[in-house]
Amino acid sequence: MSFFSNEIIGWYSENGRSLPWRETKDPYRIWLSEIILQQTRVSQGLPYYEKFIKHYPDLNGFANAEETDILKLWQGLGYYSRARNMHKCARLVQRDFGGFFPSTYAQLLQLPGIGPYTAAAIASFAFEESVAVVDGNVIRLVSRYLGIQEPVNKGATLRSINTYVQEEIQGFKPDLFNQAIMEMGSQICTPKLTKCDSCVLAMNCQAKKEGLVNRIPFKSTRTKVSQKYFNYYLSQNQDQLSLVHRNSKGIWQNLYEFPMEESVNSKVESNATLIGTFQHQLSHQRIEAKLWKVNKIPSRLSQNKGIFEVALGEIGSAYPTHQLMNKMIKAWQEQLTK
DNA sequence: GATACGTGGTG
DNA sequence: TCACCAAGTAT
Repeated sequence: MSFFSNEIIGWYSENGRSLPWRETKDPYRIWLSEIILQQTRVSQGLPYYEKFIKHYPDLNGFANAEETDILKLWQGLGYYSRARNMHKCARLVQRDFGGFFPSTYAQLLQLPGIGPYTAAAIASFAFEESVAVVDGNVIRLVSRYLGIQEPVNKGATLRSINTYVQEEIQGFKPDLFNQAIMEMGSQICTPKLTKCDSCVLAMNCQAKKEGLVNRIPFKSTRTKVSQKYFNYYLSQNQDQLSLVHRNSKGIWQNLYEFPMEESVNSKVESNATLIGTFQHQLSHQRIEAKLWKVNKIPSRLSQNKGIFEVALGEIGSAYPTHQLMNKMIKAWQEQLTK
């Protein structure tokens, strides 16, 4: 009888939140929710989940859509490779599996955008395979419970956590166990303001015993953010705006934006009017963007051949754009109306 | 194994 | 203002 597993499942049965993807066994819906929730809070992802289900209630509709339509719905969520990989994945499942997701962890792991966590989530939630999920919640909760002081962003530490939960899940309903351990991590064993007072594991928690709850999980230093300078050029003829498709590797791949040129330092243009300067913070870059109003897009831009014209309304309805673009358009529109 | 990849919320 | 982080994956 495992204290750990019995306690978390007992707690979850009483305290688990009701969320739409917990009310279904449909692999498509579970897959959709799991991709959306990667590195994303429930409150941020929930509206997107509802939106996608409304537009694409099943895998076939999703697979038959164009990638740009998927990206348009995804707009604003970030980590856009998730949307691109989902589209690849949907078409692959449609083509190679007759529109039905494969049912095992090993097969799911082969699909685009599905890594160890998501494969375990779909296999356990949709198909009752006894494979434990290891996400940020699990890492935090288990490292505290066991008092692991080694960096959790190390392979060896991760493997020991995985070994522990894979043993604990044995003999329990895998979907229940996995939901329970993640819910405990997100609602009780939180990163800050940890709710140890209402934790059913507290009496056996090593971090609590040693007063290390606020020190664990320990992470070795992360990479620092780089500063970048983007210059965007806004050219308007009649109601038509110049736009380009980002084909390059790197951020915002396959999204649309105004013609742009990067500079080494903050730029000063002489033949353009500055509409505004915008700070955009990413996890790994800090971008200072300047939006310049010009009569004609400078011919020196490398992307020159890819420029096309489109009405503002069309951008809003059909062209996926990143949040910096949305920010710039909004500021420009507000200037025009005053 | 380290790094790139978004966005918005929190203390 | 700023560091940290939220149901990770690909390369």
